[in-house]
Amino acid sequence: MNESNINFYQNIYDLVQLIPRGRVTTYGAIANYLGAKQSSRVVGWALNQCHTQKMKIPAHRVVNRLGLLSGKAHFTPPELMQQLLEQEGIVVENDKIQNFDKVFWNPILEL
DNA sequence: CTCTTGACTGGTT
DNA sequence: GAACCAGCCAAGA
Repeated sequence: MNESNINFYQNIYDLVQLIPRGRVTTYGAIANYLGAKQSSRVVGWALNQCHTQKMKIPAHRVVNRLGLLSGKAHFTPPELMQQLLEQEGIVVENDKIQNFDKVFWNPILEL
């Protein structure tokens, strides 16, 4: 763990919190924005550890590239992720986000 | 140190 | 569209 690693993790948490309400992004987009597009799995790992963070992380706004709620199983209860998304106006059907291209938020383009 | 696992992605079949 | 494979990297046993 060097400084860049810590910064990388911190950037992930900060960026996730910047996701606008009613929008979502992908692990790859986050990794790409942080200059590590090949490390999308690490983004997933960071979110897996996000519950250990003191800050609130809207991890439900992060899905995989297909718009699938791949991380729903890590929520308590698992249904929470979809509920939060629908609560923000995002249509989810069969664990998959509908109109994904419409709600997708690209940090590289938006920031 | 080695090996496995995983909230991933891109390409191929 | 689904299924499979290969590359990727950090953490834990």
